[in-house]
Amino acid sequence: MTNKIITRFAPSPTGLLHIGSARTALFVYLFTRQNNGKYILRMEDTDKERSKPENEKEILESLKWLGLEHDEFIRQSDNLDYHKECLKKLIDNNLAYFSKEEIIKEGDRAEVIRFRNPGKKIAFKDLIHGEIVFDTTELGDFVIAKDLDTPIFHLANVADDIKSGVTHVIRGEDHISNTPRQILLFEALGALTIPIYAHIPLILDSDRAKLSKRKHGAFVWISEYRKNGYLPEAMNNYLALLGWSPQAANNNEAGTDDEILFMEELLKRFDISKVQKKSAIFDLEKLNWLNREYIKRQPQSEKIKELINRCPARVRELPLYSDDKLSLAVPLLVERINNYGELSDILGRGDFDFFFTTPHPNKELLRGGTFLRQTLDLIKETPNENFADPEELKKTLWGFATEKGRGEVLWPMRVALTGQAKSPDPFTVASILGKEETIKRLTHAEQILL
RNA sequence: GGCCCUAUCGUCUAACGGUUAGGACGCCGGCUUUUCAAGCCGUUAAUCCGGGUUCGAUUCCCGGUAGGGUCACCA
Repeated sequence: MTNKIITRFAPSPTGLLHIGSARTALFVYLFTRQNNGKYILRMEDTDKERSKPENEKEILESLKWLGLEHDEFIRQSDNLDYHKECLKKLIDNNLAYFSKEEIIKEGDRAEVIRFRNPGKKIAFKDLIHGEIVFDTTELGDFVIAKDLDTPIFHLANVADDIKSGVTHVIRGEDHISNTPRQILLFEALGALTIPIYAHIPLILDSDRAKLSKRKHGAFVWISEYRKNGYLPEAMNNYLALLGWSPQAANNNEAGTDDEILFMEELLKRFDISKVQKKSAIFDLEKLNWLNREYIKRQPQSEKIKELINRCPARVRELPLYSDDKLSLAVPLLVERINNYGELSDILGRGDFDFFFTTPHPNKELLRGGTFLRQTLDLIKETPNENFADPEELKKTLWGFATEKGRGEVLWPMRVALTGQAKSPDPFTVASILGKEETIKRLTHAEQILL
């Protein structure tokens, strides 16, 4: 016998990967890797009607995206023979029995298999909650299978854990009340050891209700964050912070106030026994903040790639569009977004069209443009190479602008270049546009004022 | 309703029984900036209530209240 730690994450392909489940998966992953254990991903697909292969695919993809790689993959349905064996054993030992039933709803069977509940007190230690005691008498003889070939949740779940030698069951708190009857089954099946439990609190919405699809749309599924251009690292980081804190020194020196923690750091600092007992409210603002921090830390080339991929066709068709020019605008765009999905919004809205098409600023917005002429002259005298760097460009005009009043000089210049009341600064814009286009636009603005 | 779990700023959270109750996000304010965004600095804000135990409770115990979970031939 080994004492290797074996864990499992057991999603059901009746739905996609919920944000709360993803956090559970993350905690399972962290705990297992910290202990050099084996992490089994088990698809709980015994509900044939509601399990969908496309859901399974999506769950797998989401987990992969998050980087939570498993060591072993099984489907609950692969263990059907073993489930049957367990059921027979229980029946042979008079620990379960076929029971005649009243048909209450559609799909009910006239006969099911019930567990003969010994009706006793069950106590178990939970890594997060401490000792929990239940009196199982009130549970009665619960159903464990529809027939020998159709086990349901409790039986299948316990049988699989026994078969895989699972040592630690880490799952959502909604399973806490399932635990006593599952322990009863472990005992009835003669399991050598019963796993150690850790029940992770739930994730709630701002109304303290369970994060539900009905109220929050697709934003309860991990795949949606992926689609919207959140980074998996940010997602993991945020999920880890929800219910656990790096401030809690797991022994003495692992504590830190720093909340931006890559997987490597999480692995070093995470401590499952320090996970909060209380359910946490999901806070998109903080996720957004973290995501921005992670975007900032990405290499420029990654940002450019995302940007080019997400640039709407309409923008690509603008007369002055080029991938190179879009790349130059990356820093400007990236500081305005929480996630890459917003990039398409910003570009789609036309906020940055001025880079790719000549604007026609209205007279009003140009505010008289008193110094446009002189600005234009200074621009014309500026050597081409100064346009490569906004700071250099700024030097050539700053003195003049300061002398005449910065607002007086710079506002009309910026409007001439962008046509907008709000935009990035004129030097950065001019630098991206280049000398020729800058001159063209300033000249154009002058004509408008005439 | 029964059973179970939980309770520190708006939110996420820290605090061997002794701290001016700390940090982060957001909010608000200021600085910087021609505008916007970003950046920098700062402010505001919490121990659910009532009893114990103790020299001393955020911390331990009990009760209340509130919130959540669960009571399927789903998982």
